[in-house]
Amino acid sequence: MTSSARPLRADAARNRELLLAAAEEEFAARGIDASIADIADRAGVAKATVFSHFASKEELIAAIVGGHFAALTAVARRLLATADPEAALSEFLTVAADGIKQQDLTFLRADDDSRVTELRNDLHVAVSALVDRARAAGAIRADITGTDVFLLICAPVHIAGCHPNAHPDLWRRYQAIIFDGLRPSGANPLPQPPPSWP
Amino acid sequence: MTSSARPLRADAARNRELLLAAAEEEFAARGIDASIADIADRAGVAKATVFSHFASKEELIAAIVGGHFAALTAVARRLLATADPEAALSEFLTVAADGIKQQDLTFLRADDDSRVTELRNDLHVAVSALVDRARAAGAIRADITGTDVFLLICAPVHIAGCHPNAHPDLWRRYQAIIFDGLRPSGANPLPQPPPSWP
DNA sequence: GACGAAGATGACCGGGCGATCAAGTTGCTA
DNA sequence: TAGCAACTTGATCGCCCGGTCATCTTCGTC
Repeated sequence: MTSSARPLRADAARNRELLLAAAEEEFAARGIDASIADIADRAGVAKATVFSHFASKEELIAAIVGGHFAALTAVARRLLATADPEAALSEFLTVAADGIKQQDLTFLRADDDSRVTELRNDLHVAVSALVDRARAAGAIRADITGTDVFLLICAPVHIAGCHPNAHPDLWRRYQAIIFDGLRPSGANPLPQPPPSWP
Repeated sequence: MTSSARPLRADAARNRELLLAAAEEEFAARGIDASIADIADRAGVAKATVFSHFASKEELIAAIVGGHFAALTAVARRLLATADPEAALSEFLTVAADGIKQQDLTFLRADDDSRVTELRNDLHVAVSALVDRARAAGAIRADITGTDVFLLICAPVHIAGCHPNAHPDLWRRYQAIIFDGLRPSGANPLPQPPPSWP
């Protein structure tokens, strides 16, 4: 991801990937409070190794979140080149939700100033383009902005997560409901103006 | 709330209310990880006093969450007696979101078996009644259940919370969008069946 | 106003956490 | 294959948290 100046040694590069994967799984399972010790155990390395790759826990989280942002941005840009604007937006929201299903990690911790903010802004731009195109095609109502959709990305997963015994695909139901709310047909005026960004 | 056998001493009752209020504020400000020490400080009592009123942190949280559930249930029941079914449902969602604006505390920690589960089920029943009436009146689409709306309660606040500099009333915008998605006009078939409860 | 019980308090404990560091090990290069 | 830098590691630190307890204070009652 980050093409740093010096190439990483072979074992170090392998451990770094192992750590990122383990951290992703552990954060998905235990939430943001997953301990560095557990992550190191899962990766099969010592705890101190984690801190030799990431200066702090926050930096580790930033690396994961940044990766998510970058991956989603790539998806959005690819979909921008497809034919059907409505299908493209719908597909993006589906891919995003499916990827985020693990944890809301993605959005909550993005407020600390860093490279992550830039990656988040990149995603915001890409999503806005997708939304502008869908709006121009009449697929979504006129008063919906890219920022609106950006904020709505993780809503379906969160909603389904409120259910104590949710089916793994329940979020698709709420995504469909929200998407219906975004469509022009039967749209009522909104009580609040669209949010600015950021 | 809990009409226990022995009446509380005057100072104890006052401290209990002080503690509940302080805990609510502290949890709202710092999230579920707010410390007992900070709560005690805010209430102006010693840390040990907290544990003389609530056996554990979980029990304190349960008391707060239970209070929210009970209050919302009362609101739902009252609205069930009003004239307009659509306005009643809309009003309920507004009141609920406005009250929850502080923290999602309400739903996340309700899975531990206790009296809270019962209060949550009471709320579920009351909301379902409100939804059934709105559906019968044609205000919402036929494939939406009480459980759906129950899960959707805290969505608007969560969505607005993803914005780094959100206007305090931004959640109203997303509530309106979601409510439009619940309306019969322009409804598309849902990809997933409604969830059972619980 | 005196007395007993209900309650409040500060000191304290055990544990888990993020983070550090000197010492040991391993991969790369010449 | 020798040597060095890059990397890993176990031990350890300081901190904060939830929770406990003996002791002291305060409320309610006669």
